[in-house]
Parts: sequence; C-alpha cells; structure tokens
Amino acid sequence: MSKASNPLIRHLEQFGSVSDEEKRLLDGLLNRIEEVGRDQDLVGYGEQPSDCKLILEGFACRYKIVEGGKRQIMSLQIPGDICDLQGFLLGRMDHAIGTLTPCRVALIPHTAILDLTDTHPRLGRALWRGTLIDAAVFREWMVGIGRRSAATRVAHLLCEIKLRLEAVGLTEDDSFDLPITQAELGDALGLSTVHINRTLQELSGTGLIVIRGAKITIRDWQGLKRKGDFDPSYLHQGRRSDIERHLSRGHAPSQSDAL
Amino acid sequence: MSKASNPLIRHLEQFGSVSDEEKRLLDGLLNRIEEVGRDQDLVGYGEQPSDCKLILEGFACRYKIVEGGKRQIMSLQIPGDICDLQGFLLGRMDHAIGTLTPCRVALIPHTAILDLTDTHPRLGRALWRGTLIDAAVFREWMVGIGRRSAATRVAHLLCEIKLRLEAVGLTEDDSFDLPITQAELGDALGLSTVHINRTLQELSGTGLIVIRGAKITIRDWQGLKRKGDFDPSYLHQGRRSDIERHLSRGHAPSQSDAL
DNA sequence: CGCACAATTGAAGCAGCTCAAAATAAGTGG
DNA sequence: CCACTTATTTTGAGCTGCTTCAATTGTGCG
Repeated sequence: MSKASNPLIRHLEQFGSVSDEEKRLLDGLLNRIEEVGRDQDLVGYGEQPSDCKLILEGFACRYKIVEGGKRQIMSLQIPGDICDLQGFLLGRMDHAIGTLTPCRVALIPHTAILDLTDTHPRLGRALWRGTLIDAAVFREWMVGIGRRSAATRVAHLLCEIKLRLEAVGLTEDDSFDLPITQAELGDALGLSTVHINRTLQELSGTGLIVIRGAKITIRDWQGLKRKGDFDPSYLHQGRRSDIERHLSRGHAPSQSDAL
Repeated sequence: MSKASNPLIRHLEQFGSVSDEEKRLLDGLLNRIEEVGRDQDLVGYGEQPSDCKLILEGFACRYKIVEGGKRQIMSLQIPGDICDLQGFLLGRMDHAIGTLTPCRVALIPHTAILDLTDTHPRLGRALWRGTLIDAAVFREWMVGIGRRSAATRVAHLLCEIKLRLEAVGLTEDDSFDLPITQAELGDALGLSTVHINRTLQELSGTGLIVIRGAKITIRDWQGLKRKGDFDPSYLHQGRRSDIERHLSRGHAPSQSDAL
C-alpha cells in the first residue's frame, strides 16, 4: 500500500508531521483487509477484540441499546476513522460498533499498536489525540441532544458530517452522500423517525439543504451553520497543539478554516 | 508528597501497576497547588492552557453554553480526576471547566507530561486510558440524555457518582456528599430544575434514596440500579486490558466488582 | 412485477418545559 | 445569635415539542 493512499497516515498527518520511518511502520499495519456487509457488528458489546478496525470504505457507528430496546447511536465512523482504539486500552467493549453500509475495514492487531506506541511515543500521542477528538465529538453530540432543538440538532449534524467528509475527500462542492436512513439519524440525535422526517422537510423548505435520495446538498452553508448553532472548533481540524509544534518544526499542516 | 497520598498514582494504579521509578516521577509533578473558589473557571472556553489540572479536593465540571444561554454540563470531575489532558494534545479548549464547589487543584505543566510520555510510554498509555474512560462516560451520558426517561437518568447518575466516589474513598457505607444544586443536576442531565426536583422526590418516595441536604443515602442499591438501567462496565473500574496484563505481570489490581 | 424496506402524512397524547410564586435554607454583617 | 439578604428548593398550573400509533405512499432491487 502506497503512502498516499494509506488513510491512517492521512489521518495522523492532520495533526502533525509523520516521518518516513513512521510511515513505513504504519504501512506495515494494513495487511489484513475485510469486507463486511450492512448492519453487521464490527465489534459486539462485551467483546474483547484483539485488533482495531480502521474503516477504509463505508459508514459505521457506535451504538448502545437501552432497556426497552431503544438505540442510541453515539458516533458516526467514516473512512479513515479508527473505530475501536477503545478496545485496545480498555479491553472489554462497553458498546458495539456496527456498519450502516457495507464496509471495507483493515484489522490492526493490538500487539502491533502496542509495539508502535512503545517505540514511537509521538505516534502514540497522535493516536491518543485522535481518541480525544472522538471524545470532543461525543461531548458536542451530548450538548445537542441535551440542550438543542430538533431542527438545530439536525442542522448541526449535517454541518459536522460535511466537514468530516470533506477532510477525507468525500464531498464534491457542497454535496455528499449520506447513505443512512432517517431512523438511524433519529437514533443518533435522540429523536423519533417521524420527527426527523419533518425536521428535514423544514430544513429543505427554508432552502438550507436539498435532499435527493442519499445525496445531500448544502444550499446555504452560513444559514445552516447558524441554524445548527455550529462552531467547528470541536473537530480540531487542521490545527496542532503548541506541544506538537514544539516537537516537529518545519512542517505546517494545510489550514482550511475559512468556514 | 508521599506516594500513598498522591491521587495521580492512585488513579493510574486502578488500571495497571506503577513502578517505583514511575511513582517518583509522578510525585515530582505535584508541586504547584492552587485553591479555587466556587463557580470559577479552571479553564475557559477557547483558552490554550499550558498545564493540566488535577483535582485534589472539590467538584468541578466540564460545560458548554449553547445559543440561547442554556448550559450543558458534560461531565462531573471529582478528586483524582485529571480534567484537561484534552488541552495537552488538542491545544485550544472546545469547552470550559468550572468548579461546582471550592476546589484544591494541582497544576501539571504540559511539558512535564510530554517528557513523561516520551520517556515512559507505559505511563503515557495509562493517561491515555484515563481519557478513554472519560470518553466512555460521555457516551453513557449521551445515551441517557438521548434515550432514557428523567427518572432513569437521575437514578443512573446517582449510581455512577456513587461508584466513582467510592473508588476514591469519598463514600461512607451507602452515603456520600453531592454538594451540587438541582439546577446543576438539571444542566448535567438535560432536564429543567423543576423536573429534577420532582424526579428526586419520586426516587425518595419509592424508597430508593434518602436526601438530607447535600448528603445522599442509597437505600436500595439494587433497586436504584434497576431504575437507572445501570450497568457499571462502562466505568472500567478494577479491570485491566489483556494488553496491559501482557505487559506487567505479577501485579493484580484489587477487584471489587461485587456490585 | 412484486416484495421489503424507507419515507411521508395525520392525529392524538404526554413527558417534560415554562412561568410564577411560595417556602426553606444558607449566608452575612452587625 | 439575630435580622436581613440571597440562593435554593418546592409547588401549582398551563403549554408545547416531540412521541406514538397507524396508515399511505414511494423506491430499490432480485
């Protein structure tokens, strides 16, 4: 696998430079690739996986089922995401990860990650940073579910997805594919399917977005951001901490914050 | 500061053994101590702190204010918690951390943590693990806010707080002090103050808990757990991953999972 | 073509909200 | 230790954003 197409490297380079040696090591991790169908668990609740899953293609989600059978989707995982480093350090899964579409995933043994983080603390911190961003997204979702109206929540999620997909090259202009059902959207936002449907109509009706099948086009980015009370800083895109700059001089990540 | 009383060491030992040399290093981190009053920001939104805060005494919380002025509290930070490792690797704060009571906190410079994680990858992973547990708690709160009823949410939170306080020795029998207002509880659970009040009365009325001022006594632990749909596994208390066992043989953390 | 799933619409219900005011408790200065 | 002020808890009552239930329409696909 060539450097350029290794999504793990691209992922880590968002936050700091990656040396050639590090790249070589990272390339070595992606040898076991699997295809998984839609609506399958990549990792089940309570499991103790022995490898991490890196999503190469497709959409997945973290979710939990509560008493009464309701489901809460806690995050959307898109290509480039390592979706269970959690299992690496915590052992037993306290939630499940399931596919929303057919997926292609790379399996990375925990032992390989352990070796890597032992010998290359900087890479360890880079992975760590990724999990901190995951946590920032959890927090933002919590804020939305707890304190924002349905319309604001939906708008906010669309803004987030747009930026995240853009970062991995999965948008064209102001459009992107969001191949998930309204029921799934509801489970992610803590809303009923019916209300998701009505809310999407509202957002379409006011000219903020256009929906055609699974394709979503953002007609009025500023308006959607306003509607969604959206401040992208929690995604920590295209930024490095002082600490990381202090470590790796010379490289500057491409900034694209003109949002 | 003696080893036994260093809450950072106690915190890390929950998940894996800490060598004597590591303990010495960790002791060296706790030299700057500060007292902070109630309702003060330990770290403000958008700041770029240069040190982490370890809470020695008192309660704090992560929070965010949304458009319209509503507040969502995203986590409760209790003694022993390092409450912004986030800032270490991500630089700019995407939320604020404020005190709920007067607090005593230790300030740990980012540079010290950087050195530590560079030279002692195992300690780095231990800190990382802590942030992953934080994330697990975020997820669980999200599930509650999104999919559980008010009474279930309140009961769940009480269960969680009980276990977390117990782990740092801040409970006596089935009682603990929870010196936060009902308004703050509401901000944490995405509920109104009025509804929190009525829900607490419901939980008292059915004999699950007793409230006397800031002191909460759990009368019926099993019942409260049932009411709160509470499964403590997300707290990852008293457990180590295979990976960590693989690394440090010989030591076994005390297990106390008879819950 | 027809099945199965997904989106849409209508209508009624309710969990939790808001507003407003009263009752307690917790400070605080004298 | 009291009198006064301020914060918190508690209660009542009306309201609403979202849910639930149930049915209809659309759509992808073997």
